[in-house]
Amino acid sequence: MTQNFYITTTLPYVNGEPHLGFATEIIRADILARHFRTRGGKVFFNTGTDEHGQKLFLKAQEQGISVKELVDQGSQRFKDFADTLNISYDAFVRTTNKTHMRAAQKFWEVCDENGYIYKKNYQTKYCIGCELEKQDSDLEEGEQGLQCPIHPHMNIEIIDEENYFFAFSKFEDQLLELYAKDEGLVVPDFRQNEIESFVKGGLQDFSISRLKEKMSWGIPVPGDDEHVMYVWFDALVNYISILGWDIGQSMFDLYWKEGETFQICGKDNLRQQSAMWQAMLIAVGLPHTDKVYINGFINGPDGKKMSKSLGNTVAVDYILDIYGVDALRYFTARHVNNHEDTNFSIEIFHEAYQANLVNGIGNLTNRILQMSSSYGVEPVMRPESQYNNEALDSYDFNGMMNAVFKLVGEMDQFITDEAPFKKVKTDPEAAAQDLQKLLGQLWQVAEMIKPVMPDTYIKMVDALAKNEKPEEPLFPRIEISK
RNA sequence: CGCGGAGUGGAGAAAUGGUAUCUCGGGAGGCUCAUAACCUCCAGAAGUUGGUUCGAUUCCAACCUCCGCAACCA
Repeated sequence: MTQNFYITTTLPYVNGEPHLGFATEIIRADILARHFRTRGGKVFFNTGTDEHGQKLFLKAQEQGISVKELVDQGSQRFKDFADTLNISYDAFVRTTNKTHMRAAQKFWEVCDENGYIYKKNYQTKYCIGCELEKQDSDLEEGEQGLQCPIHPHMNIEIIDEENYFFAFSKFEDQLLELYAKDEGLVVPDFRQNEIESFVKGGLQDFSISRLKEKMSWGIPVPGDDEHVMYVWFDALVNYISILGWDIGQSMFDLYWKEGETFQICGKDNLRQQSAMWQAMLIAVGLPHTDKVYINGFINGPDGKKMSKSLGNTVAVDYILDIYGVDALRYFTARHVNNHEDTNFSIEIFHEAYQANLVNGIGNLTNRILQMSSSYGVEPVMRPESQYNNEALDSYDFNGMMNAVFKLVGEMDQFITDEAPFKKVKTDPEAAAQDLQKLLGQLWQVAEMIKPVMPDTYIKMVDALAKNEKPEEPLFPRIEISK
């Protein structure tokens, strides 16, 4: 397969700290990007930050800085995060970039020309206490109807305003057709079923603008000075704005039209990515995404949702600090369930690290290279075309890693069974042969883990080339204090 | 009857219409090349109740329990 491959994460909203969930998403995207590059295809890997909307506007006011300053900081934080995780992105889009804003406006115009945007009255609920608009889900049922949980004694005001709407409801049939295609759209299939039944249940048009006088931090609606775009509408366009869709850049044809397009997101984004965004693409006459991959959530050890009070953002820093990037990348590929939720605790992480990286790959590398160097075995060169991670072609991260550790286990067993460390005393020839075989297999391990653990790959290649065990263990043993 | 997901040894996962596999943890032994690592063996499991079947963990039905979502949290 030498097809062009376009891959993108969702854009995290800069109003927050990078957390484990997003780390999972971006690491997995990176693994696939590296995988397809290694396979010889052209890859375009997009990520970035979502930077408009009311929350940011209010937060900047609160902190007494300009919104621009706030989003610059936030965006940088996510970019640093991506760099720390060794993410090989080709583009980092910011939705406040001029090029993106221009594309979003063009997208709006085409949608409008095609008759999918209209204006209508919209009722919002507003809590005077918070001075914020509220969704029904933000409110709770009280004695006098809905009330704000923070200000239960204040009434909720109903505000009428005119907004622009996107005619989502017109795309029901076309979306269902898209899901019904042989190759499907959503991975895994149970998520596809979920979105399908959601769409079958009927779609409601959604609001895509906000009054500028109330909230100015957004992209101006073309031809209407009083409105700015609602963040979602603007943010989704990033997937093609980065390719220069609006100015007819060849990148767009190369990747979006002719390439295989792949989006990865958390399960909370199922609707936005696999229904709303797909409808928007149809509305402007563009090809839909080829695959939308849905991750589960990372939960706390008790299976409950992680919250800020549990400090999972601290956990990411802590993990990187103690265990290193490759360990986190490893965990993401192997121990975070492909599609279901995963319970996380530092103990679970530690166990995985110790058992498989320290005792597994790290120890195996040492024992093989120790023997091969001290017995004077000829180094084995990098084999031709050893790269074969079939499981990754079908986005099976868990399966791919299991294949690696199956091989590692077989190698450990081979050493015990054949005992080259004994043979070397009686039949050095045979011992050398055993080690040649093991070195070849170690190469294979290195090639397999390359997209997942790029730093470790380099260390292993280096050690294999020198035919000496690494000066520092690949994965140092870490004592955990409980 | 709002929608969806999940229930497998102490923990986490996998496969499968016919001896249920792997990792961690527990027990016993082996080895000495290696990071107190590695190998072998042992104990220990299918939420409940029905149905289909020669036979079900697997297919079907009902029920129970847990979890997520219900339109701006990956």
